[in-house]
Amino acid sequence: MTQSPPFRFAIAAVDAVLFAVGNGMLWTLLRPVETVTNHYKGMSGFPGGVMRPEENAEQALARHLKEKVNIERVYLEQLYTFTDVTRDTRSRSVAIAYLGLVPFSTAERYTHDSAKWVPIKKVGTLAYDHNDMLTSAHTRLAGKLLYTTIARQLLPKQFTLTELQSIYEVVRAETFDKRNFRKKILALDILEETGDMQSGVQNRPAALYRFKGSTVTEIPLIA
Amino acid sequence: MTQSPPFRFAIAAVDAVLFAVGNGMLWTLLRPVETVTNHYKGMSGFPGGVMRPEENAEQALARHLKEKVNIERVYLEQLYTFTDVTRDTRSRSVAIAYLGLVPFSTAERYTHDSAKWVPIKKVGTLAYDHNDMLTSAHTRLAGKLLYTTIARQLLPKQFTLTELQSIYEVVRAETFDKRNFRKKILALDILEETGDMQSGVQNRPAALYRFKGSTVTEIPLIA
DNA sequence: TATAATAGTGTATTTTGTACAGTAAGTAAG
DNA sequence: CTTACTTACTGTACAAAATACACTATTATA
Repeated sequence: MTQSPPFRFAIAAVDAVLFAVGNGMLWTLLRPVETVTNHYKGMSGFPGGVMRPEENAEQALARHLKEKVNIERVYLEQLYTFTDVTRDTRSRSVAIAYLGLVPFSTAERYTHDSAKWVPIKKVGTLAYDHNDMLTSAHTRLAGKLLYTTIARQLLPKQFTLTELQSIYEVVRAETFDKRNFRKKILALDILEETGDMQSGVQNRPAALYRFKGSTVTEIPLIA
Repeated sequence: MTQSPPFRFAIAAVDAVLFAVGNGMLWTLLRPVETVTNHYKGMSGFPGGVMRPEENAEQALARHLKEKVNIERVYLEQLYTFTDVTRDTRSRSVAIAYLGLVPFSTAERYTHDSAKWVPIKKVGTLAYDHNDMLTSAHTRLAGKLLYTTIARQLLPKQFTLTELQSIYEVVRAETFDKRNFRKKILALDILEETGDMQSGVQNRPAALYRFKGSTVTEIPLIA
């Protein structure tokens, strides 16, 4: 076997594409890349950093999100590992990208330093291969809405059916008939009414719902 | 920012879970792990190895598959990156796992040294976290059969509808009604008759089909 | 009390999925 | 040549799911 000689590299980098849905838009969290000797100096990218030997990827990412954008206990799932030789002009590196989801209501409080939530339509050229990560994350989310209950990760504990529908419409960039959407989602038997009503709104208040069961497990919508 | 010090590690390891379907079984390719100072000495695992600085993951994997199991130009898609701190008791390493698919008819010729195709039901405890990789790969394949034309990667250029159905039945461990399966698959308009018939069989020969279009793109079955 | 805004609801039609069994075409054996 | 064996091949009736579509209800505010 031809064994590659060991090089001086970090184990890997981890990055998170965080999404929130609100005001009819899909938002993602960007921050300026660290300004070491860096070809991408001045550009924005997704929060993340390198793994330490005593951490796995999730632990490393949790640490970086806490330190850099003050986010804790957010939903994260592994997305794709980017390995192109040219992905970082500074050094050879591999990036394990994660998809992260945050309820819009709490996205605000998760801002920090110069990190900013940006509507994805306004995202320009990002550092490294982060535009690829963004596309990959968006595609994954749009797909999983159709066959999992992942939408719950973008909502507060209680929400209206219109808010839920909006998640689907914004992420998938399509509209759904209100009656059919409700019929279908209620038939899945994954929601229950909380008994409470929406408040602080200047029209007929909507009924509030919650997802049945634990937030931890993702229930597939199809067997 | 807290920057981890650079350690002496390879960039990452790459491994391939290769599948073939034939004789009513799902097969995977195993080989003994390399017997350096290794806690997993004597055990089997999936083919793979470490990346070199001048390679991306796909290139590294292609090189290892060629060298170690004599496989070239096989369908590969990235599966998951395994990062547990304890995944390799010998050294800290990250493994980028790939799912690979091979037509059963050509699987034989892809054997090499002590690498062997094994029915997955007979796979015992593997080295590293390779049992997790196997489960992950199987789940991915079973899922993608339902919404992509990935089955073509497990078939020769020409095949019978019964062979195609068998891919679905073996991988998903369920049976399908022959008439309904044909009706559905033909309605998708992704297959065409070659005009040829099966030969060398002691019963009524079946018509041969091929997938329309290029083998490169994966056509989603649902919009 | 009128207006504006969003919530909430039902039915008819089309499409898709499912359940189900007998005939056709080839090889092999007597 | 006939029979037995094996797999290929086909259609219809019913159920379930998806779709298209518009009006009434409830709240806040002017």
